Amino acid sequence: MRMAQVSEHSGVPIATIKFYLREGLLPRGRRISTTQAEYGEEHLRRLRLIRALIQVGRMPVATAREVLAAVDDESLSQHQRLGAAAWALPGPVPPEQDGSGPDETEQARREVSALLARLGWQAAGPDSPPGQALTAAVATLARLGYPCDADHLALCARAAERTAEAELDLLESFPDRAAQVEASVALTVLYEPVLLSLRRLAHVEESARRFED
Amino acid sequence: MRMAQVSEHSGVPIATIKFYLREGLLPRGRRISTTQAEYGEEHLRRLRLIRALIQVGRMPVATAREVLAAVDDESLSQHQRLGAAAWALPGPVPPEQDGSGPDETEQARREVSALLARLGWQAAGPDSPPGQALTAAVATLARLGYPCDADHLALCARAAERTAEAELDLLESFPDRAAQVEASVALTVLYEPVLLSLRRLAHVEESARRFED
DNA sequence: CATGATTGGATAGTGCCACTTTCCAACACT
DNA sequence: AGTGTTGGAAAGTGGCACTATCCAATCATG
Repeated sequence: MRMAQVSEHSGVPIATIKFYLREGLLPRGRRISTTQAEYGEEHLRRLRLIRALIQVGRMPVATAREVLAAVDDESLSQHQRLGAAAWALPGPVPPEQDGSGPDETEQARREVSALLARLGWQAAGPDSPPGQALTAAVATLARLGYPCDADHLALCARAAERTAEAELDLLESFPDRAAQVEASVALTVLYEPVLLSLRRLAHVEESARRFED
Repeated sequence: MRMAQVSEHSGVPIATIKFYLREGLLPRGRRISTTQAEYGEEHLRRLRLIRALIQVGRMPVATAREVLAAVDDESLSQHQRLGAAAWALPGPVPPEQDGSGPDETEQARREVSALLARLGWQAAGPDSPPGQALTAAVATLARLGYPCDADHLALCARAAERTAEAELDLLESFPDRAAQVEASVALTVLYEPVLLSLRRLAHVEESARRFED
């Protein structure tokens, strides 16, 4: 398959494909001659994954490159590769430090620590990327004056636990480890808008029940 | 309070505050003289809300303006004002239409319709902004070859339902309707990183249980 | 009261970043 | 032979969230 065909099948402009090649997101095709290269199905899948990471996951190109590198790195453990997106995606959201006032971040870190202990989660501490992201989010809530109820958090965490099990089950249904890794990254990113939309819909529904005539 | 004080207390640069004033996100202060204006607590809170929407919620300035307009619009019903963020936030993610192949969007729309019917949700149809967002997300999943299990979706939806109840309870604990509306918008946006982080952590945890050692 | 600092506001500029455009030499097709 | 296409490199574009500069009016201080 030539680059033009890749573009046609994926809907991604040729110039953008060249850009991804240059940035190291998409591996080069097998060179046929000085001016031609051959691309296969795996390039198409990788291209769709790139688009998912960047457009749906709003991931910066540099971050996507790291995630894809982890996906391709066979020297990593399966666990590390599966977690690539989880570890790379929560770009350190600038904590918006307020010069004065109490340090909400420190308080939030303690709450997160307590929550993880209570849940019995040990694989990722409060200083892992997703743990830091959670801490930052809780701190932001506190800074705006909305305390984060620990019980409510635990409830949501349990729900997340159950959906994580279901998703891991789905992952294990894939034949080879490479496909599992790719699916893990894709599902991590692509399910987020699904879950957020469901939450919004649930809000609207519940609000209608309570406030609509 | 002068603008400099607002900047100091919020940590937002004066130039940025001026930008928000210009863009109509932050109401002008009460004019004291030709060159001075007085700002109050409500400006501080609004400023924090703006930052939350833009930086945490990654909302474009224009969208934030719409959300805040709905928040301030007392002619709307409480239900409509509470839903402002839910309706405005899912900016129409370009469906990344692939020229060829089956129309996954249409299929996704049917699935979403069926899901809403099964859940008994009637307040927001598949063509409401959050419904469209859900449809687009499901279609993207399908396009990448990851079918979206209806049972799994329903499970997540039930979980979302329960957390929505808890959050509405929290909202109703606020004294006046204006505070409720503001809290609704803030919580809608600020809880998202919390929930996504929890999901990531749950993934890491479950993956560690299955694949570590 | 003189004078320098500060204020709110208008205008134009900056930096980042995901692409896009342009150009080119080497092919492939007819 | 001639026309179109290919992959690649380099420079350009557009959008957007700020940010720097100016300005005239006003405030604060000696």
